[in-house]
Amino acid sequence: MGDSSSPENHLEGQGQNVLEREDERVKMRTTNEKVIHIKSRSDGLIEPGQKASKDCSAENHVEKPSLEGRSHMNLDSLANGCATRKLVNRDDDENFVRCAQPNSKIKISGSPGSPPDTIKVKDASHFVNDENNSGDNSVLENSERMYPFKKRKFFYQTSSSTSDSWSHCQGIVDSSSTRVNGTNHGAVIEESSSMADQQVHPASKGCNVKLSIKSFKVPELFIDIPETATIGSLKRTVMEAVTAILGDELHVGILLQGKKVRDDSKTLIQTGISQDDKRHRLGFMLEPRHNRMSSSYNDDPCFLTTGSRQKLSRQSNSLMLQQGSYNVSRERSTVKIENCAEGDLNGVSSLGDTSANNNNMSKCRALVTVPAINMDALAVVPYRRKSGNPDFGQRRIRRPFSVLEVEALVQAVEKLGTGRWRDVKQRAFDNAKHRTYVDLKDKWKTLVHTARISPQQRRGEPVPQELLDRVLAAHAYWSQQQCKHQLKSM
DNA sequence: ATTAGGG
DNA sequence: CCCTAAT
Repeated sequence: MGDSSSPENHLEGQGQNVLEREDERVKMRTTNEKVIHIKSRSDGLIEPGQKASKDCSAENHVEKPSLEGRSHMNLDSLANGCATRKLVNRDDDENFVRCAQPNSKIKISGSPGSPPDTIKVKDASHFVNDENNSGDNSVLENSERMYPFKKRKFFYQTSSSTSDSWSHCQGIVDSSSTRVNGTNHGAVIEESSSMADQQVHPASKGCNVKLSIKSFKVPELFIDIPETATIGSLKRTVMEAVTAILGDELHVGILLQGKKVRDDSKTLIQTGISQDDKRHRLGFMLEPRHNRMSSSYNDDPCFLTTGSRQKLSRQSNSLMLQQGSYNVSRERSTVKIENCAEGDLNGVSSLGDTSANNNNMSKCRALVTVPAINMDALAVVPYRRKSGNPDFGQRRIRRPFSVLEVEALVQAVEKLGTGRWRDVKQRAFDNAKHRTYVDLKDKWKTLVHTARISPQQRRGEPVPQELLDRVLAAHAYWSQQQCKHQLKSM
């Protein structure tokens, strides 16, 4: 029983043609995160200058555990030969949310040495890891952050740390944007660049136009809800409307001086987006993939601005951030939630019941009316629980395990086995609040699966084959143990 | 609260 | 990751 399988060889060449699906995945991520932001957002917003919630700590020591020479892993090596690795994580959950909070701003920009983290050093192996493996950056190269997808930056603000001279904030609703753009523009875009290159291919790598999208705003959101509805249901309805919009596969639309730029093959320079562009000329909008709307504004990015439009179906709605749409059309028993801020031309003045709230809300530009409404009036509503749960049961944001985390997990499991996730958690992820033992268990499950499939089929940041080998070995070993115990008890 | 698995 | 059933 002692000896496990034969020594594995380190297969080189990790499949890396994973980029294909990235696009798709990114979209999905967008959806989720969008929702999250909207929900959790407070008033502050991430400013471009916030450079990333870089983790300051970053004092990662990664020492090679003594288990390296595991050419023939056996019971002992599994159980004892490993030093303990512990992930010390200082941040807690909602990292993104934090970023959106005023205070965090200060914190984030703080000095790199301030983290109150505890760096636990144990024996020969230890390492610090902060949740979004920002620590990885300085240690491992194969982090998912390395993918050349700009998009990603929008989603993983925290990742654009180390080398980025600028960072994006996700498309969250911004509340202070108005100030920046005195006009009714919802988009706050800054661009600076040094263009000179005029290549024809969009993929050309010349000078870069740096764009910093401060926030995506949702001009209007129409909610149809009976006056007798409760605040709770309104809340939920808004949430559903929002998620319905965001939920569809979104794509980004580019607006230049109000006109939608359709030709995706044109280069920025060709399109007229260059260094000398004054901000505000460029706009972005998020829109459903399928514009199956009945009316004519289908094509017109400004449809939201046009007062002529009648009613928008949820799906037809586009979230855009350039045009400010300030309409006053409101139907009876229709609570119109205006998100445009100050510049609000309309007087979403009086409303039935929820009027009070709305007024307050009118201060918040952006669709984020949700949190506002969310105040205190929370009632039990007999609605179905779709996307907008009664409870804020938001799906947690995705947090891909970093290689460092995987290693920690593997090591813990090697020692503890696969049936003690609680202990594994405590042992290796005690400080990673966002990693629950269930998460670890799930991760192990996927790791085992990953280890079994061909490298080409793997996705995400490639996990070193060495680790995968250990996963299989440990899995095999502990599975065996489990069987034995079962047989014994029988 | 944990564990184990399916979704 | 989420959700659940069973501990």
